[in-house]
Amino acid sequence: MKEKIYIGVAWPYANGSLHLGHIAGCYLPADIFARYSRMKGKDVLMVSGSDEHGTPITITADKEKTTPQVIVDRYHKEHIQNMKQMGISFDLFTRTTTKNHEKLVQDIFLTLYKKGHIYKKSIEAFYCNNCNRFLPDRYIEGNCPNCGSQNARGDQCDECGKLLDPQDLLNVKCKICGSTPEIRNSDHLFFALSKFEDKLLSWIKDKKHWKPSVLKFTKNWLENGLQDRAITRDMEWGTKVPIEGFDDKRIYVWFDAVIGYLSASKEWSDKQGKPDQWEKWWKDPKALHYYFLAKDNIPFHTLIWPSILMGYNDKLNLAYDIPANEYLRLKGEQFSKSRGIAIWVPDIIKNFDVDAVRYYLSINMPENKDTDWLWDDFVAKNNDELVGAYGNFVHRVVTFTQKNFGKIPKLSTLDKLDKEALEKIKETSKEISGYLDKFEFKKGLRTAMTLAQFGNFYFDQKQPWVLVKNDKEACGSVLHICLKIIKALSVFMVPFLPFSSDKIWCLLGEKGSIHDKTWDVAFDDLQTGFELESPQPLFKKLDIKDIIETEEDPFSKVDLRVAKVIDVKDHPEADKLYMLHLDLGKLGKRVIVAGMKPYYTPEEITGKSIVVVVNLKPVKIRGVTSNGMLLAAEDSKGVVALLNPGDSIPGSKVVVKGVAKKPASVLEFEDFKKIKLVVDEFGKATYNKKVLCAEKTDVISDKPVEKGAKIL
RNA sequence: AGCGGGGUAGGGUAGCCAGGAAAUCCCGACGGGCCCAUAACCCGUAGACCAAUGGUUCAAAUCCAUUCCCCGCUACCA
Repeated sequence: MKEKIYIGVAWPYANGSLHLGHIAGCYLPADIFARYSRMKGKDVLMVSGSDEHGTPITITADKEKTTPQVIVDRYHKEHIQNMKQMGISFDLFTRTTTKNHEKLVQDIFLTLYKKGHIYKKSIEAFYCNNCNRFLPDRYIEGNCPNCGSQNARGDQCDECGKLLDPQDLLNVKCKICGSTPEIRNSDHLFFALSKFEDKLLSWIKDKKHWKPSVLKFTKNWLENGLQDRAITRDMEWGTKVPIEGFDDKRIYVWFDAVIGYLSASKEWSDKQGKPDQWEKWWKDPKALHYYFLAKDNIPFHTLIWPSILMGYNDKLNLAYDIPANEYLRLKGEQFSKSRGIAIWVPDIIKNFDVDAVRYYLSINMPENKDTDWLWDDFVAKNNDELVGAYGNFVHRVVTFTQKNFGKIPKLSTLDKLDKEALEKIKETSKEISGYLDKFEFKKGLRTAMTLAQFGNFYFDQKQPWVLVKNDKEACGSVLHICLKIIKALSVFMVPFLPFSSDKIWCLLGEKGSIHDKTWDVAFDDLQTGFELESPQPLFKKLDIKDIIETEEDPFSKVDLRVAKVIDVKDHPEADKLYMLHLDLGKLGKRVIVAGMKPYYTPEEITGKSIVVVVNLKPVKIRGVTSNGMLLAAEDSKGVVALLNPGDSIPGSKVVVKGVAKKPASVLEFEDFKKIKLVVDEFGKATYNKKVLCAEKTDVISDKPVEKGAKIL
């Protein structure tokens, strides 16, 4: 019987589009491994689906004045399409809002409850009278009881990484309105994670093959001790709690989502018309389970999900390996849905060949550390490696053969280099297998590319364009060997570049789809005598100029104005902040918050003219809304100086010569940060060496600061 | 400011956990060759005091300490 391999891939949240960070972080590595494993004759079951419950989705729905269902339908549909387009070969990509999933979640929930792994406890939950609701974890902040950090969220402390329950937090505030929520009693259900510590420890013991980062992370958690976690929430969107008295509560999203790994397997079985089929993957101890996810997801897969499974049914298989990846960053900034910094899958698919994208993501995969998506590097690797080395080898060989022979010529006597070439194919196969077995995808792809380079070398050494004139048989033999290399390459590239591999397969006159074949067809004989067609190049060159959108000067988006300080008050909730009341002339009066207290007294500031960013997105700082930001310079010695626009009229513009003004209606702080302003040697404020001009005078620093002092 | 991840040839990387003679690979640059191929391909050359300083050691890119810089997250940054 075929070896069974189960591949679970982290469930994308149905609250936004997929970006390349998702693809590079888990879907592509999972797919590479799945395609490879299938070709190695394994019986692969790879599942995932949209994670559709949880508070953020209800918030999006509120914002759009629609229902959560509408939101998740939209993104689930998009996810399915994107996965297909990216060639991620799921056996099933489902969702957490199916009946099947609900049934299993409730069954697991009830079973754990009956076994005593879930227990009821009345807890004091935070209720915000102002917002009129129980506050979800992420909308509470306070001090971490473990490390004392002030920035702990309700569910996790980002400082020490500890998982928290909201009621553990000290000095709590509602993150939505900033008011102090009141404590109300509420019954909730808890999962007894702490009871699984010993079992987890012994389970982890033989996991020496795990990536060091995954193992270390997991061990750290276990050493700190696991805490029972509340797994119900006060909300209406989610899986219903199958226990009396919890009608107004729902099962917490993380508990619900991981169960998808099992429910999806069952759904797949049902769809095969063999409802027990899933057991072959889940109950046969020889079936190995792999989970692909990014680093933020590790504890859920190494601790929580295994505990649920252990508690539910100890016959079910636990993870064999969890090769978690790091992050892919865009120009050094992490891909992030919430901040809108991303390359979205729907966009990239429109503009580029999927295999080109897969090539760059694979060769640049964040296996052991964060890597960057760099557009010019993408273009370079596409043009010089994918097109230049691999694509060109295929193209030059097939074109040459087609022109001179019309069909695949036969092999004749072999010399030393010929034998070396045939041997090289076998070596490459072994080497790639060795890497892919260890999830070293970058090295695997690099090895395949080395074979393409060898092919070019071989072709060049043999000079078939000379041979064709004086020894046609020898020439045919050389081409035959080149085509064998190409055939092998098409197989070795399947995990990485599935679309082009299939094209080559077709090109060589092979029957059926390469995706139904096994790895060893790489060594099979060619269809000698097959009539070749004149091929189209496999990959296209890219031009960086087509990609880089003519970016506007970031300075043009900012709206800088002269403001007169009318009044300065201490911020009621902060030590270092002032609230400045400003006169902006025609633009009226407004209040901004500024951290000037350590540097200026209220008397010093009152009456001054300063420079203010007026179109910055308003933000609450310690509960007070700031409608803008003043500009001040700070040098390397920590001297801070306001900017002085002379005696210009309040509300008048501050500009730089040569930069047209197209202020954004609302400027994101991210965009503002891109504008690098410094003080020059004359104490003048400059942008790109151009002086900032107020109505009558240049803008200068209010007191002496070093040359090069940064303005923020 | 706190926490995390980094700093290796022009760019991107491997090696670092388990220290050892000439530091990996890809691209680019330069020189040459070839002319079959998407101005592609092949061969060769140059290019790194492995961020800095100090320490441990017979021996350090690799271990320890301190500093500087970059990136990310977080924040009484705005």
